[in-house]
Amino acid sequence: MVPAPRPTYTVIAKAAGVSEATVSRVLNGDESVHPDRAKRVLEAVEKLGYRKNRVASALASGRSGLIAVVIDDDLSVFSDPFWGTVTSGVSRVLSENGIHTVLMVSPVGSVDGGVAHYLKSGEVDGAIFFVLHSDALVNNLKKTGLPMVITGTPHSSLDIPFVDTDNFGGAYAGTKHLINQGCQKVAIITGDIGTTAAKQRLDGYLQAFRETGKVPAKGLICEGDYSLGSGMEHTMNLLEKHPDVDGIFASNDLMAAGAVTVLQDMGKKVPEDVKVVGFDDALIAQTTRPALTTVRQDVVALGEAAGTLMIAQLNGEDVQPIITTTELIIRGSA
Amino acid sequence: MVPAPRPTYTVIAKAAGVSEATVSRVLNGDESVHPDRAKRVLEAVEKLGYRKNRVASALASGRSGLIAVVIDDDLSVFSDPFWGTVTSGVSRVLSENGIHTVLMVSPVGSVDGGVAHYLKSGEVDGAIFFVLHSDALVNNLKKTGLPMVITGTPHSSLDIPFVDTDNFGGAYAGTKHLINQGCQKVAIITGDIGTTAAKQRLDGYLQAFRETGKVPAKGLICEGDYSLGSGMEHTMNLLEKHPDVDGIFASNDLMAAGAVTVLQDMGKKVPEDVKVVGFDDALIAQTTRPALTTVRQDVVALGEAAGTLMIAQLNGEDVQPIITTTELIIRGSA
DNA sequence: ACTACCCGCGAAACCGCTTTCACGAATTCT
DNA sequence: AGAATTCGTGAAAGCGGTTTCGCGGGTAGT
Repeated sequence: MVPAPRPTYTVIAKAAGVSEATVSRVLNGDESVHPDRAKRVLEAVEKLGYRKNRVASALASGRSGLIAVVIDDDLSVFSDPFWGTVTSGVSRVLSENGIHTVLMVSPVGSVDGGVAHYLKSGEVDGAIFFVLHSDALVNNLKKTGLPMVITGTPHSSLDIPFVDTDNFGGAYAGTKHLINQGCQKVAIITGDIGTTAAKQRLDGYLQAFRETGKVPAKGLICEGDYSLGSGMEHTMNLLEKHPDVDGIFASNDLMAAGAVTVLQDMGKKVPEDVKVVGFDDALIAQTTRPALTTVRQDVVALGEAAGTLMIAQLNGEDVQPIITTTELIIRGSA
Repeated sequence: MVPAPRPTYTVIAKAAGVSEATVSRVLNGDESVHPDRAKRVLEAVEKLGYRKNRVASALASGRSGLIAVVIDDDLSVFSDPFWGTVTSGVSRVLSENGIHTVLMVSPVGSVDGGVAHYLKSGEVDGAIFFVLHSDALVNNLKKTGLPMVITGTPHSSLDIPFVDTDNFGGAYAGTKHLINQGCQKVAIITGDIGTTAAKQRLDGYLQAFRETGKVPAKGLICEGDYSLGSGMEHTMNLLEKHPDVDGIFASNDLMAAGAVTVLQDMGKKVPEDVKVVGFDDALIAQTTRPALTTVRQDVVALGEAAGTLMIAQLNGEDVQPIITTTELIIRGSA
């Protein structure tokens, strides 16, 4: 069956007794049309069930109503619920503004790969990047004037709007909590230190530490990589070289979970002997025993912030980076 | 800075000394153009770095090169890595075929909500549905002739192509494994029984049970809902009413993880006292202690299958549902 | 050799909406 | 009151491809 033929401006214009130009003006919110005629148009639209053809509209106006969400293709993406969650936040905000989200899961490395071409081709009105491994493409694209938003703090200080979790503040709060609970010797297991988030979390930890007047012993800073395994390994090492460690701040819940299991395997009680704080408030934080005390980041909010920033740019507004707040969730591990 | 003006057919045609119509033919693979002229066109395209304007192309041809991925907006989506993974599989396959994925995260219930309108508006060439709670919309859309693919077995037997995991076979294998390991009393915690997947998994469990010649006691079938909490609750109940349960098949890993923690809290050893098998092979299966024995479903493959089915339909081929296989992953819990 | 086809190709219409331009009417200024 | 603006509106020219239609030349049929 052929789809029902949709009415066009021609039909609406005729029905409302105005010109097509006027129909266009009304439908695009041009204030200058006389209210009476505008009303007639709106009625005709309503009656005929008219819906604007976005493709034609895009061709004529040069605005596609599409925003690309670019995810650097990487195996980690496939198992991490993080980006899916962020994307749904983005998608919700954009669609509330009549804009659709086109998804590109693809290696982003090259400055003139497929993604780059697509973005330069003007088929999308803007791009939101996730999981950036390098700033090269973004930097290159900046010249084209394409509105962009980056999730996560960029490596270099491009003046491109970004959204990020308050990594510093969260880590600070988490570490502070350990100290307040009476921990004397607090270690940190960092994330992949190549990421800005991991660095910021380390800084937060250091800051909390500094405020105690002490200097963190070198051996207490363990460079992990966000994986379960690295959480386990570093805890093992820690226990060996600093048996008196009584607090561990892990840069994500996965490593915190690893720390907890190792601690328990080695006969330490959590939280009695060693307290552990994680980061993310991922699902796993609730399934470990004891459940993890952790720094919650609001991932949906992050996505929504990215969407909001994009909309603002499309409206020609000036935008500032958005840092979303974190919240310390106290459970059993600290 | 203004984006570099892109060449159009006019320019290419002039450069190649042919008409615009011929350029179009060459670029759309029309065989009827003389090789020499085609070559001239291709050279001009290459030399000028021409890239077709997809929007204009879409308007003229009625084909947008866009496929919608529709996700019923539901809180569960936000914490479940499942859909994100499927989507990336879809996206990869489609983009290999020059088609982009537009994401719609939105309540799908109504037959004439925003999503329905969008899909009917002809702005996408097809739609792939996830997490369908009802067949109403799809059924309605069928009339429009829009190519569709459903992930997950539909409730009613629409003749719309779908892809699904072999839920029955997977559950059968998981349950069988428990029995083979010597379990005498195997319970199941089902998923939300409103979903076809949960029903199929239950059937697989029943089948394995039946083959032992026994009939599962009523109390051994617990109706869960895929959530961590329901896994915990049902395990608690089970332990109370059937303290001799020695095997639990959970319809997903989250509930299996819940079961394991409760069992351990109640002083049962896993797998010595009670064996547990999950479903999915999600990340969490590796982080529980002991790690979960589980039925792995290849989620990426599922997405790719959905993409493949869509492409086939766009090419006018006949398509059959695709059922992807599962694999029993044996770890510590059973 | 003459008519009937077939084939490759260009001219031009068209897809449905946006936007510029200019015109007549209404308003304001001198 | 006449000139200068301002304002709402329609006609028409695109936006950049796709596709139909028909022409002219070459091949085939009789």
